Amino acid sequence: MKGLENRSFIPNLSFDCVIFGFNGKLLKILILEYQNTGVYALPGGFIEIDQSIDDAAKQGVKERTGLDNVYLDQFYIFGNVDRADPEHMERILTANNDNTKENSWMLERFNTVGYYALINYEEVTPTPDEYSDSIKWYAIDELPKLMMDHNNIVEKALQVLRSNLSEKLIGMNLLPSKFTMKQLQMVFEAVLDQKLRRTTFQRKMLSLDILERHEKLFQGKAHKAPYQYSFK
Amino acid sequence: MKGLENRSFIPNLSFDCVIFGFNGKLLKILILEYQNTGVYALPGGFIEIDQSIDDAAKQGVKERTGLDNVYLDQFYIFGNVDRADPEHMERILTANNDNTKENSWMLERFNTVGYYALINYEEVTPTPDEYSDSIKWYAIDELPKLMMDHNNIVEKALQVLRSNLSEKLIGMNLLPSKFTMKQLQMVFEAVLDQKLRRTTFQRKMLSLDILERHEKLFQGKAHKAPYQYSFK
DNA sequence: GCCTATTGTCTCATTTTATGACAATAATCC
DNA sequence: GGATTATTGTCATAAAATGAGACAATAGGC
Repeated sequence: MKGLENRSFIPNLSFDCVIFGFNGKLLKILILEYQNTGVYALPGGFIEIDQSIDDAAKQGVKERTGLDNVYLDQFYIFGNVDRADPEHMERILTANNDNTKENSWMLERFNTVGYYALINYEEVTPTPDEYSDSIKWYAIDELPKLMMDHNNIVEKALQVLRSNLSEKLIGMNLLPSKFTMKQLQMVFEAVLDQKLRRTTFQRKMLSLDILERHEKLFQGKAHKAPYQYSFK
Repeated sequence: MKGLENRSFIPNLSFDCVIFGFNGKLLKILILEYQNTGVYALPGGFIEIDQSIDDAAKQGVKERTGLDNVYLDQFYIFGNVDRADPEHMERILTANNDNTKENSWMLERFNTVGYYALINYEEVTPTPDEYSDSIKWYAIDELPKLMMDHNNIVEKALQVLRSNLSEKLIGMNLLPSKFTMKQLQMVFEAVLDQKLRRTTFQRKMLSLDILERHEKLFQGKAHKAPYQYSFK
């Protein structure tokens, strides 16, 4: 929402991003808190009149994470009439001394396009925008209450991610470019929320012929060092 | 687009429906032709300011097919800037003596929410709306050139339908409530565009425990009569 | 050099899917 | 009414995928 005053946006339409990261153990998402309000929300924004929705979302992710070329997938548009929440929005605007006539369009009914992003947790420095107090990682099962229907958006994003994980083989976007088989398995386990069998998982992944094997990773541990892989 | 003049719509947002039907052999979709223009398009429309997008789409399908309670699934929002096509729209409006100042918002950039519907071909009487000359079934591989990016929307709808067909078991929505195993197989073959093995298909469908078996269907043919099934 | 935890790879059992075989049957033809 | 024909429901066997465990090969600790 940077520089709102100088730009012209498509009315009644926004986007919201569920940005997934994996810290080695847990699946997390980025949640921001609006200044002086205690309101938690997904990072999102508006679409400029001459900007594609995808570009707007890309830009939003970049502003919040500093990352370019992120795996980003549009998964649903939330278009119920009752998802508008002018009270919350008014609190946010008032807290920023922006509750002006020119900004009153933000209090109208909004449809929002849901995106999910998969990023490499290690490469990210979450950056609050001018409206936000903080932007932080939250484990997927320890989310605060979010504004409007954002909890619902997260739920749907997670469903889509789960069903796409094996089909589209996108799990590696949550990892550094080189990773071990164990790391990959832990990503699958975190996303699907179930334990997988090591040998079966390994055989399956190798049989798909999508991984390239690299040198071993010596972790300084008292056991055999695992190979590293990258996505072909 | 009935009664445009008396309603207030969300700007820059529309919906378009890919309405699938199955005539016993081929997968078809409903395409309309605007009056006096030679322009072919998907049935679509706009969203009223106090109407959910789903409801708008439902209403659109009902106006075109007369059917209520249709299987309808939102699958994507097309949000590129270059998908606007003011020339085509102007031709349509001019042909209807509607190219007025009040309607000039229709010439702006539009994002469109894509829906696909699955309906029972036999129950439908396609009805043109006030802007359309005709609305007709076209086999999926014999579509005319459609306006804007509508061919692209159809392509994407077909992809989503294919990937959802087995997963969500929605194929029966293209059939009457009672159908034979052979009919069901032909739906799958038409959608997936590939031959399936009879015995494997039958065993799979029965093992899913989603079908209820009814009385046999005597077609007056010189062979064993097949059972009829319905979706549980 | 022995111990420990983890990894890569086999083996064998189990389940699922592919492919073909075959008897049952509804109408037609003599 | 009995032989004929096309299709259906179901079974039998082969092939492929997956589950579950065994085991030898390490990398570093002691």
